[in-house]
Amino acid sequence: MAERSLELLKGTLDVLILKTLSTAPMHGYGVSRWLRETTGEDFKVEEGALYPALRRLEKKGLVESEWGETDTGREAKFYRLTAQGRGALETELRTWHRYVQAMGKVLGAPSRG
Amino acid sequence: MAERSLELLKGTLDVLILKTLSTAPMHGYGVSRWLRETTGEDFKVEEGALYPALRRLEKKGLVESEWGETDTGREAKFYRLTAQGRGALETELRTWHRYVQAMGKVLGAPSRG
DNA sequence: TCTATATACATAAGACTTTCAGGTATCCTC
DNA sequence: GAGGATACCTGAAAGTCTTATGTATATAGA
Repeated sequence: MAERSLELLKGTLDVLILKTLSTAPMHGYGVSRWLRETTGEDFKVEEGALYPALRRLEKKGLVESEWGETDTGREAKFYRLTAQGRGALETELRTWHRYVQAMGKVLGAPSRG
Repeated sequence: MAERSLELLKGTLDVLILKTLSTAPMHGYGVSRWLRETTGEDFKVEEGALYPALRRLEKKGLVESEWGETDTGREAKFYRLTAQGRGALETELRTWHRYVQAMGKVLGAPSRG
């Protein structure tokens, strides 16, 4: 049976979006779908988190957007990474790995009893 | 040169505290010090996050506290894991690992260009 | 034709956790 | 006596998330 999807840890959505857009330019709904499919339903990004996050990233200059048409002929806003966004992705990737390592030091410590 | 310490991802402090207390009962300041030392300064837990978190966990029945005296004869509130807290730790540990795996699926995807 | 689901965007209210800043007090060292 | 470490606590502000709601079109099935 399927396990419940995971609640996002506040602060990880940005790197998820940046990475997603580094695989290809995409519209918001597409980002959401790609994340859901790539993680086997573990990450179901809520729209109330996704769209504000995309605006946030655009305001910071990490992504840029343009209205266009999807394969199926629907209106959608397409996002792509900027050069600055690629840099930010690298930085955030390193930070995430460092975070995982730090967590590992703690969670790997021997428990008593 | 030392890198800046990491900002906590909202939602990870509880498991850090539970794990810390699973190594030994400890007072709040001790938890903070243990985390800082164990992670080589990567996690410097702010007191404004730590003490409310300990109260939160106590309210949930995951830890229990008792005033006592430190080795150096100072007053301090000692916390220890309850049975329920050990269970919660196991659950949160699994959730964390699942989260890391999901992140890995995303961040490991090939970037284009 | 009607209905449900998927696509595609957006915002608002509320909950929650964190950072930052401030406060109290004791003890030890210089 | 000044500074730093120890030990607790709180409040304001910032920020991100979940949930709920709203708009609109397209498609598939009954």
